[in-house]
Amino acid sequence: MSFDRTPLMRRLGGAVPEEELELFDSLGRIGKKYAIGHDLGEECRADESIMILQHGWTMTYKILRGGDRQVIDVNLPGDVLGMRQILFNYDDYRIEPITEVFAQKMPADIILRSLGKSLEIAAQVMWAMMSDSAFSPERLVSMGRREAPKRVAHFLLELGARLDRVHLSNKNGYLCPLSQTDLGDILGMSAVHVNRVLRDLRERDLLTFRIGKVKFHDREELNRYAEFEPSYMERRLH
Amino acid sequence: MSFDRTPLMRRLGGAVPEEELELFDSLGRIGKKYAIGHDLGEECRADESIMILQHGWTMTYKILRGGDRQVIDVNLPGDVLGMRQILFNYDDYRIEPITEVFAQKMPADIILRSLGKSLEIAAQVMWAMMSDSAFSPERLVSMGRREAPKRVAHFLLELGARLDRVHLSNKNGYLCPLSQTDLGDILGMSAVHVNRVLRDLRERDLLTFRIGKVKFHDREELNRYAEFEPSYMERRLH
DNA sequence: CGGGGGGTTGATGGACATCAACATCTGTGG
DNA sequence: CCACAGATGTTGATGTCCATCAACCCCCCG
Repeated sequence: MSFDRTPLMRRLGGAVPEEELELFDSLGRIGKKYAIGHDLGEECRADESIMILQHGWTMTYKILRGGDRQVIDVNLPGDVLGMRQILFNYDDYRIEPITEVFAQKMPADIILRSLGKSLEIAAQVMWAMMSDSAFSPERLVSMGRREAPKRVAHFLLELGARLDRVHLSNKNGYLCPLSQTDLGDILGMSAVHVNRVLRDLRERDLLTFRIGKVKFHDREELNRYAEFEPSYMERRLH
Repeated sequence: MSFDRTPLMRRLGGAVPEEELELFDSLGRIGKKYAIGHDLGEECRADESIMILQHGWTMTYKILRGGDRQVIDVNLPGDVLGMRQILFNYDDYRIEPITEVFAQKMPADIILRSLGKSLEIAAQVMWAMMSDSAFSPERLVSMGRREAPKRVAHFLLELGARLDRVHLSNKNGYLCPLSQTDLGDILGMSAVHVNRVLRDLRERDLLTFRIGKVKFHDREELNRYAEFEPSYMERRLH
């Protein structure tokens, strides 16, 4: 895999015939910068297009009546954004950059048409879209049945695995722009408790979360502790 | 819409050209019965096929190390099952009938190929697959940021809306084979607390949940109380 | 008749939220 | 260059929502 490729290509790479990959990727080479505060979902909805994140992170979230925020999805380079906003009426969901972001936009019907181009591409695109974290049932398992420390550990491991697919992570950790407040709104807990849980995990020498940096001390032990089984993120079918 | 149609056709009906609908639906007319205890997901995984539920309900769930169960998804007539099992390595997820179930099975590549048949079908199939409840971000919102009574109310309203799409619900309620224990494992709470919450909702004259039957007393008030906004389940894009 | 699944209610405890005070660090404008 | 405000992080005290444990109910079915 050469490195002038976009993150999406790095994710799709491998099984797809070379020309088709090039074709598909070339559809939206032209990208644009977006600043913190801009709602990417609104833009997708407005002109029925999707976006492919090239650089930077975004979060998809909803604000409840009482002011609480729930993050649905953390979007990483290579992720496909906006498909939900186009297919459904999610008016009150925002997709907002955490850092400055670079993304390419393309009309939704190009994606939908490309599904017909080849069976392989169809499977790949479906896979890319479904594998975004909101679609990961493990989030539901965590929220429903894992206590806070395991929930945090599991999520950070999952993020690591997702970043790994686009070569933005290594075995010891990764750069992570999330605040403790963000973490709380992702995992359904208060920022204060996130803080205590992180201290706990640090003192038990499992992982360190600090100023945009996640560091794993004992990954094996961590996997066991959080019941993290990375295999569920891998592709089957060919 | 005529009534000799399958639930999936009732969901897809409307925008799709008639011949294409017939063609698509005829692909898997042959169905089969499945009893409680049978793992449909295992069967899908084994021969790389998906299933379309025609009659009865199933649940997709995972058992954790400590024995806790988390239900990922309640599957209703018209839902597409098994796509996740085929695309990913979800070994430890089971799809099990709640009642006796009738489902049609079809090879996954027929579905994937059908995506190319027409833009409309592609959009429809994507929509059908993504709109299964595990893909509904509102579940995450509930688990993360709604207290138990609203969580229960919201879920039961959502179920009603989903059943409505296949004409299995009316304004006052619907038949529902779930136990209180199931409800707890769906929403991440103990069966005991589910019981108390249901009593509370009943005494406040909002809804009644009893022996396989859900009855709404004041749907408007309930929508407001649970912050349920049914529009997010509707299709956009044509 | 006995056993098992589901439901109901009370008592107790724990995990986590909330409130509050304070420390750091950042960028911004005077 | 300093002052200041705002975002983020840290820690303690207090309270509450909900889990857990336990006893008992009904009903169905073998």
